[in-house]
Amino acid sequence: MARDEDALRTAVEQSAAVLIAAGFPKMPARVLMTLLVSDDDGLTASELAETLGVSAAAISGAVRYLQTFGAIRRIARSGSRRDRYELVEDTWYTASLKTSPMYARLAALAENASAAIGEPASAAKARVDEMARFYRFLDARLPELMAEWEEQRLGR
Amino acid sequence: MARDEDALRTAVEQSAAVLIAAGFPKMPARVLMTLLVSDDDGLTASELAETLGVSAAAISGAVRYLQTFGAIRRIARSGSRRDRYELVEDTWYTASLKTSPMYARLAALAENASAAIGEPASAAKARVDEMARFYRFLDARLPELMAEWEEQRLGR
DNA sequence: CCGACAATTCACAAATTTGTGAAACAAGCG
DNA sequence: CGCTTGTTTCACAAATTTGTGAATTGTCGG
Repeated sequence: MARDEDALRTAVEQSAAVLIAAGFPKMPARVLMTLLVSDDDGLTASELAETLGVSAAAISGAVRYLQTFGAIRRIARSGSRRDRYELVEDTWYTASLKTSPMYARLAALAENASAAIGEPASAAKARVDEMARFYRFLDARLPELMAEWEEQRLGR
Repeated sequence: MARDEDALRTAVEQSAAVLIAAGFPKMPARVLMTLLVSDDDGLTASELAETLGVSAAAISGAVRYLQTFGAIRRIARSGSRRDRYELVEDTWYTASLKTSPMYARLAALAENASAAIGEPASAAKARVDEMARFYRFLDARLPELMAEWEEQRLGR
């Protein structure tokens, strides 16, 4: 049973489109999905460029972006400048939920806002307080959820 | 204890900035945060325009966007064309996690990709399968998490 | 009905993002 | 060492997104 490259390209582009719609930058999304379905040992920058039909410069920018949050890793292959890039385990998808300084930050900002409102009985304060509680909740529960995933992943 | 409007504006803009960084469109984010800290009964389009220092057209676009996923609601006030907009309970922040056709979609695409790879022993297939499992996991667990939040929210 | 004003729409402009090509840089290999 | 080739950087161009002003639509109050 051979690889159906056409179907793969389609799946890659569609998956990338979903990520992009969710706010993920375009080229990094395409690179990520391409690496996901790539054969072992990752791909070189030029292979990525050719597969995606874009310039080497675009690849350079995308891999830099992806490396900054540890989604991919550069593998220096002995005796060649053709470094290969490969996905770092499951980091890329868990990172979006695991690494969430965002939630703590929103909670803190909401708490500031609550204090600035003063007026204890106001509906505004109630709303803001609830937002704060919600993000505190996420900040606490998401790491737990990811731990649960990790457990399920390993025990397979 | 009066409202500290300056501190509120700061918190509003900073919170909006966090949402924007997460891929949320700019003006909707600002409108959302402004409504969050607003006094009761919501705000009119022109109040929003004035507070944010933007045109009526920009507000029109932003509220349309926000209404499409039920984050805000338009309240027709009797005997006036000055409709007011207000937040719909906690919808806006839960929606991002609750309404997640995105996760099911990514899972399905990954499953397609897995089939297209064929080759049962390949690392590529293992990676793609794991991605599929991960998004299936989220698709199942996030609604549960949101239910837990709802419970906690009400029992307060 | 008509006058007034709120809200939406539309075409365009401003701003931002994104990718390119060329040049600079780096590292293996003769 | 210096040639060759892969990668990065940079200035610029293309494309997309975002907001504006003017015109349009709708509706409340007289």
